[in-house]
Amino acid sequence: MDHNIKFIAQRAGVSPATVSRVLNGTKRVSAEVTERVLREVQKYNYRPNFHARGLITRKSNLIAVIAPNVSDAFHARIISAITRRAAERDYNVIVANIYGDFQRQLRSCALLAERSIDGLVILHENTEEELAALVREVDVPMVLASVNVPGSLLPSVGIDDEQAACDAVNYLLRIGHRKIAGVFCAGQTMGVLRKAGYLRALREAGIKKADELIVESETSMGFGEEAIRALLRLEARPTAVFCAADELAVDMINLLTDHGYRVPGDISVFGFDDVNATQLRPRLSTIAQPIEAIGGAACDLLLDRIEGKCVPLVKQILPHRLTVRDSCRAMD
Amino acid sequence: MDHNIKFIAQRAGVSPATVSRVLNGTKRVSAEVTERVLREVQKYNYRPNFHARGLITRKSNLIAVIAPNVSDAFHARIISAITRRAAERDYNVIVANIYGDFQRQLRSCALLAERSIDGLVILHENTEEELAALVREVDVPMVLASVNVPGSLLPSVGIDDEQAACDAVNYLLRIGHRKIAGVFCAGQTMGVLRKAGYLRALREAGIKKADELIVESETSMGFGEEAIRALLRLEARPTAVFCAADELAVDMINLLTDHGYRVPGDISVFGFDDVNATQLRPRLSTIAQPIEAIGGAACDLLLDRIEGKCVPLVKQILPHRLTVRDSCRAMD
DNA sequence: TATTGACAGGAAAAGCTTTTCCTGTATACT
DNA sequence: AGTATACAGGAAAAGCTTTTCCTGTCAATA
Repeated sequence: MDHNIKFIAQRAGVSPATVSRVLNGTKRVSAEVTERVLREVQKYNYRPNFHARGLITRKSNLIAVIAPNVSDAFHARIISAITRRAAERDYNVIVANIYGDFQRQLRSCALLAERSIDGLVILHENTEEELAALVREVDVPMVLASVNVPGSLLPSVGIDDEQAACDAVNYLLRIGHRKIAGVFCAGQTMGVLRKAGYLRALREAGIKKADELIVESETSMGFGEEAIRALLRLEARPTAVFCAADELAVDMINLLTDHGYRVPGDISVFGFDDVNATQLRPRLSTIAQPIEAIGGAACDLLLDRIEGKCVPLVKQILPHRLTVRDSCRAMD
Repeated sequence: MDHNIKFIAQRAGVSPATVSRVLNGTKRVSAEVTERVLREVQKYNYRPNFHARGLITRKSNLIAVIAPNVSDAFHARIISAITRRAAERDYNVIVANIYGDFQRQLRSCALLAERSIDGLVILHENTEEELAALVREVDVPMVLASVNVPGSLLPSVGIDDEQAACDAVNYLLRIGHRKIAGVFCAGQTMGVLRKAGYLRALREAGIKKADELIVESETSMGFGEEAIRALLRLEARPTAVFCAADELAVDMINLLTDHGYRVPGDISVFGFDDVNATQLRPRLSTIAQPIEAIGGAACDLLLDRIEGKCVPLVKQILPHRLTVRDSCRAMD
């Protein structure tokens, strides 16, 4: 059942080298011999042994992607895009879930390194030192996707988070809002950037920063309900809330409706990412990230580097899109 | 930078065989020698070459999971669970997205076969013939997770879909509903089973089948809006709708609210799967699948088979849970 | 004391492919 | 006609680990 190249070579009356050349197209082989070899290959459904090949070519055509959590919508879609692109270029993708645990990440990477992957896509925001440890552990080409690590020299693909947040808030300003609260994920560069964009938009509109309108959630999902209550207790209640992630926006809308507020009737809510948006009522206005494009571009960038193509572009910024739906109303 | 076992052996003053034995614990080695070897291993951050090892052991510690779509919530969570369990047992997971395209699936599997994976978890519902083709293409242990292929002899893990659907409809009956519509995914065994459960519950309650209350959606996501309109135009309008998937339930609720109906005020909606449920308002009553348990069990089953442990249990049925939230109201 | 057994460790083969170097033939050119 | 060249194909090495078989030593038992 399990034949090797020598067997096929014998059956076709040629040397193993010739079989290899036919299968890899690495050198001209006469049409007649080629046909003879291919016939035997098909007949026995022969496929070269992965390990023997890898041993000599030092390639596995396997890349890995490290994600904080494979099952959240955003990352699941990026991974899906990476997988698709990779398959088109004859690569397979190993996923590693790390649940935000750096120790687990290192262990995962050791594991991955042992599997001798050709490259790594990182979807998980690491500190510069963590990234350095990673590079030390597994010495392969790496690409960051939708992750900002300021000091890092690794190539990356993503959007301009600050500008996008700024665009979102500018939109809210344009339709007449003045008291705009902001909800952000604390402890992540991405959150910091989006907050910076929010602040810049307000500053450029001549509105001075109001700390009581800013909420920082501890984790990326969910935030303190008390923070929201405090927001609503303010005498100068905000008329709109910019949420730095759709998950935050969904929680926000639910909390607001649970408290008897109407969205967008009483309060407008703006999201970020464009996941979940269509299932929700009201349909969420949000910053649409080109998720599939990010995944595809990250994959291409990585594979180009693996295959030694020169890759001039280091930080790739893809365009976001301000997507207006039903969750924000114009002030009159 | 890239050392091999011979180098480490020289540094430690032993033979390659001894280094191998120390690292694999495959034979007793004296404490002194062990320490000497480990010191060199750490010093040079040595890790055995994956391919050389695989070439001789005929193992890769790589399993693959084939999913219709990695990015839908249900499969993303199963994959997450599989990945986690696999990592605990020192395996990595390759994901293959096939988007319901059997040709793509075969190609993917050829790709995977070339990578010499140790096993396969199938999340995608195949026909018996497709499964047979798969087995022919890639000859490794396989497990079905949350997929029903009636004729297949492959081990599987999942819930009792028919019973679960029956439980759901019984619940609706218990709280007083009599006109209960059903929305199902056509063309899948899972949909057929859930429909059978729906019909059984009605039959056992002495309610005769009403074809006009049954809607079959073409794809697993989304369904014809006209079908719903037809449902609502009925003079004997249903008071509850059992949807055979949460996605269907979400669409249903949105359509109903868009048409001015209240859920659950005017019409109750019941879901299946328990994904999406908490973000939604009203919070969706649904059949909760033990998704993480299914993924974990499928992984364990597969790895046990790979490692040659005897696996007596062939079809593993895990308990589902009827989860009552806010989307169904009792009839008075 | 002699023999057996246990045990630590070494030598070498096996596992399978790719690739380099080489050979021999046929063609083209001088 | 003779030489140079191109080209198809073969032989063999390289790539690195695991594992089997073997050796030599030490301890234990008769």
